[in-house]
Amino acid sequence: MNTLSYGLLALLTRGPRSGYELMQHIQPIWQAKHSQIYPLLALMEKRGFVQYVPVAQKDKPDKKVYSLTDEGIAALREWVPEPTGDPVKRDEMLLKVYCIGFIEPAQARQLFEERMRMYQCKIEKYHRMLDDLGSETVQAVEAGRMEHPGFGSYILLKRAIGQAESDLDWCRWVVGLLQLNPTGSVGN
Amino acid sequence: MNTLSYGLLALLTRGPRSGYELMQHIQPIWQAKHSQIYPLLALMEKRGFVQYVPVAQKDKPDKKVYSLTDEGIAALREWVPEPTGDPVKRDEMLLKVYCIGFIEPAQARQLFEERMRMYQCKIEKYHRMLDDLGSETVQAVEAGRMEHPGFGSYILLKRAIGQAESDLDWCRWVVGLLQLNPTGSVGN
DNA sequence: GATCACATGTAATAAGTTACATGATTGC
DNA sequence: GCAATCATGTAACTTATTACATGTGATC
Repeated sequence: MNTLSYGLLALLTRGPRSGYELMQHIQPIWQAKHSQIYPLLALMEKRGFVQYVPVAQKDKPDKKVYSLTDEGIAALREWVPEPTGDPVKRDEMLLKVYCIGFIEPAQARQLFEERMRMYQCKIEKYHRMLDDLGSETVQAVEAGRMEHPGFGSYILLKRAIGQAESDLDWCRWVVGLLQLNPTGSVGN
Repeated sequence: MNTLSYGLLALLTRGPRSGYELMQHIQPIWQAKHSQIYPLLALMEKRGFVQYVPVAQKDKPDKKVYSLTDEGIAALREWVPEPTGDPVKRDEMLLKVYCIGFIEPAQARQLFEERMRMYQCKIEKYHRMLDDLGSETVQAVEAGRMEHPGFGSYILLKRAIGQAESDLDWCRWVVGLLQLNPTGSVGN
């Protein structure tokens, strides 16, 4: 049982999900490919933390819909108070920014403008997801009712938006700095 | 040559560094242990991207001080315009937040308060690092002189502070929400 | 006497990515 | 016809962590 396994259990607290759905929904929080998720689900099923029902679909391939068992819920509750690992962040762009003095100014601008587009897309996506949660959830969150399904999703989306906007502001600030010295348009 | 290898080359643009120093300085940008870094340095040395001089020290163990070769600089310049990988973020805490409805309110508060302490420490550390860069660097950055050594470090520190403050604000907001409904003090 | 910081390295394991594999349906 | 979405799985590989290994000097 590694962190990703507990993460899958956490996702299943919202209700039964197929492996494919779990793979999609965990992406914003924890990047993982289906090749990592399917074996973990099989293992957790064997250990009794989750169970599944095969669901036949016309027009789509069959799927396995997983749900939490009592043992799974117990495992989840045991995991939460355990010491929480430090966040791991690896962003290739930041390594490039570190040696920005070695970069052509035009390339530097491109690097930041690309990122700005990425963050704008993300922010829009997160706002759409917020809207999908509905006003009932918003009211529950504003009342501090953390037991409400959707409380976790809502505050996580708020965080993601805050982070993306902070980063976007930073990109704009740097692009502004770079334009003070338009070396790129003069050549080097 | 993987991303971490290029990251090490990027760090070496600031001047010669030992493997140990590289390991320490790369941490805020890209988490890696010494066991990963030393073999990569050895490999890059064999391939001619870096070179080292053994430096004997009294009172401390001997060290190998690495520096960039012309080939290393060339490799670095080739890497920069290549497509940049998406950032990878994995934070166990966010998985716990997702299933916050299954958590005891007291545990939830603890989770956030622990994080707030972590961010406060980080912010203080980053501010100290900013101060260490000196006013000369600040002036160069404000003038948009990206070729200045320290430009990259300065803007990366600014970003790190922005991200940490955004997260800290988020934690405070959530703790405020949790206090609206003090279920934890009544028991469950 | 124990732990920490410095300093480098290897070995074993765990975690994560890419590629291989299959197969239906829908849209371009 | 070709790519994309849905859906599951395995194999091969890369990347990252933990543990093993060694040794000094400083601090508690």
